[in-house]
Parts: sequence; C-alpha cells; structure tokens
Amino acid sequence: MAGKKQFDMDTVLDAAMVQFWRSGYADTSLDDLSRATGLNRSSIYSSLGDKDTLFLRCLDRYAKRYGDKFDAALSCAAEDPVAAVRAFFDVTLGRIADPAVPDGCLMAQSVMASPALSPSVAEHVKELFGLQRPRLRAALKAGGMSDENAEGFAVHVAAVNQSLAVMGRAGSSPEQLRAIVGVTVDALARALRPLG
Amino acid sequence: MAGKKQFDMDTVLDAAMVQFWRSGYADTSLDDLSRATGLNRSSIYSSLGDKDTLFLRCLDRYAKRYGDKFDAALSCAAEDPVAAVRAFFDVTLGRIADPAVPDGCLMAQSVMASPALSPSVAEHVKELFGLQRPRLRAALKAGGMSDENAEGFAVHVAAVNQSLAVMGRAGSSPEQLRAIVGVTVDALARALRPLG
DNA sequence: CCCATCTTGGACTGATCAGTTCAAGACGTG
DNA sequence: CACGTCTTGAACTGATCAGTCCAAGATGGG
Repeated sequence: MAGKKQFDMDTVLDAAMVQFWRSGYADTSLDDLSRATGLNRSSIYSSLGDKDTLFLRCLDRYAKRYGDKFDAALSCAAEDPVAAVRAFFDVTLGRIADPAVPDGCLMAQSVMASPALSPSVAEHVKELFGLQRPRLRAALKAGGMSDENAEGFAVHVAAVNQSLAVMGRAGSSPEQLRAIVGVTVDALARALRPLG
Repeated sequence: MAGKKQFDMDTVLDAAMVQFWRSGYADTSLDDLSRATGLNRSSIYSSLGDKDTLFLRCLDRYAKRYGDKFDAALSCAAEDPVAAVRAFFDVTLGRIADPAVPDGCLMAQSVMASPALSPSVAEHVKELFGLQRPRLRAALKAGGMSDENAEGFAVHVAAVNQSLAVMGRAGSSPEQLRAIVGVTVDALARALRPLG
C-alpha cells in the first residue's frame, strides 16, 4: 500500500481545516480527522504532525486563504473606500452562503475557545485574528480617512465582520446579515462625505 | 457529613456558570465542575442533574441575569433611545471590564460551539441568543424609529454587542471596544435625527 | 528481478471522560 | 438515645481520547 504518498496534501489539509472549522479544536478527535482526510492515524502523525501542529497549519491555511480575499476586496480602497468595505463584507457573506464550507468562522471560534487551547496555540490564534484591523486601517487611510477615524472604523468593521459568523451560526438569515453590514456601510459612507 | 444540604444552591450555580463561561461546554469536565463548586460528583448529579441539565440551568441563569440588565438599560428608550442603546452596550462593556467574571460571553461561545452540542441544547442556546434582537427592536420602536429601521438597527446592535465579547477575548483594549460601539451609536443618533 | 525504503493499517498504552453505585456517616425525629 | 433518611466521598465502568509502535506490503533503484 505504500512506497509513495497516497494522497494529495492540499486536499487533506482542506479536509482537516473544514473538520476543525465545523467542530472546533476540542470537539475534533484524531479519529474525526482520520475519517475526514481518509488518512490513518500514523499517516497523519508522520505527514502532518500532532494535533496541535496540524491545527496550526489549518489556522495558517485559513488565514492565508481568506486574508488574500480580504486584501483583494480592499485593493480598490484608494479609489472607492465604501465599495472596498462592501466587498470586504461580501467575502464573509459569500463564505457564509457557500454550502460547500461550514458556517461560522474558524478564527472567531478559536479565539472564543482560546482559554481551552494550549498557550502557544492561543497566542497564534490571537495574532492571526489581529491581522484584520491593520489591514482595514491601511485601506481606510488610503481611501482618504483621517488617522483617528480610520482607527475607529477599522476596529468597528473588523468586529462587525467577525460578528457575521456568530450571527450566521445562530440562525440569522442572509437578509439580517446584510442589514448588520448595511448600518456600518452607511455610517462609513457618511463619515467619508462629511460635506454631503 | 450529611443529613442536610451542605451548600448554597445560588453559590454553586454561579460557580458552575463561571466554569462553563470560562472554558466552554466541551472543555469543562465534571471534575472541573466538582472542583469549582466544591461538590462531589454524586452530589452534582443528585442535586443538579447530569452535565447537559446543569449546562442548561447555567445558560438560563446567564440569560436571566444579563437579560434583566439589558432590559433595565433599555427602559429609557422611549425618552432617549440613543442613551438607552449606549446603556445597553455599557452592560456588556462593564461585564468585560469586571475582573470577577470571565471575559467572553457564555451565549456567544455556546452558539459558536453549537454543532458540537446535543441538538436539544443547541436549540435552547439559539433560542436564548435570539432574545436580544426583539428586545432591541421594541426599544427602538418605542424610541420613535420606523419599523424597517428598528429591525435593521436591532440586528446590527445585537451583532455588535455580541462581537464585543469576541474582540475582548481576542485582546482588544477597552478603548477599542468603545470605538466599536461608538460607530454604531453615532449611526443610530444620526438615523434618529434625520433633519439634523 | 531483488532488496532497501517508506507509507500504511491496526493494535496498543495510559490518561481522562461522563455517569453509576454503594458504604459510611451526619442529621432530625420520635 | 436510637433509628430512618439523606448527603457525601470514593471507587468503579465502559467509552473515548491523543499519541506510539510495528509488521505488512507496495514502490523504485540497481
């Protein structure tokens, strides 16, 4: 059965990430990971490391994948910051609406569960989670916002964006999620057109 | 050692609630609960039921305690809806700042972990979590807001309020948390003074 | 065609989990 | 003072956990 790796690393990491994403770190056993990836326990250990190591890989994978999408959404911030923030929220709304992927947010639920994680993993989660605010601040400043306003809106938008996953998992409808971001986008549009 | 109950039920329920609040359902073992409450396993079972039953009691206790505070904060909505929403957020900000109580939010983290809970418990969590929105909607309508605006702001405020617990657990400072609610309160003030 | 190498599957370990059982013993009643 | 009742502590059960180990066997180089 062996001699050559019998699996595609990307496929396996995606499957593991989805498993952690759906059930969280504590409620994902190695048997769950084995079932989800199709790999045996010893194959997981030899190829992906122990549970903490694999979890960190999945966190990084998640942060990279959606971080890139967030960056792309915000890339037009200099020309149209309101459209950029709208596109930013659309990344999350699209992810929540995507039936191919769990609802919720791996980062948000890992942060919430951080007291139960090992300290080093918890620290890593918070670092990745904290990347969102500077990303937004830079975009808003590029869009012409003052330092102070950009700081305040950045943390607000990051918070609202994160809340969508919780509200979605709590059963809020897509319309309700759009209403949540609508208030923020309107406030941003007004802050950027103080003369309007 | 026995013949009469050796503990105060309120004290014990508070201790159990705090334990679930700090560590979540999955990462709270009966040994943890036994240590936190000072009660033996069999005493927990005979007096408080099994883990699910006790968890439900703690959820209800949490929802009642803070639900009452939220109601009190919103009671002045008819006269001053902006101050009411500000007071609403202050309940959460005060809770997060209170060192006597864990950061995070028992409801939010239970919702996030709901796929790992038993279906009936998950359903109960979502019901309790969903009480926030109608509470806010009624207050905003009492404050003179249109049905449509009240609905949108209610779900937005509920989302932002929930996000404070996540952001706080992720390490956001009290100033950042205030900035998050500041954007929402400003938007609300503007929506309520369309002629200003 | 053969052998060294490496993946794989499954069995195993010790720890911990939720939940049960029961004897020991403290209380209140008579 | 004696007895029934009820709480309590500790031991126990079967399941599941993360992590380890090793024989079986497929592969590719020589």
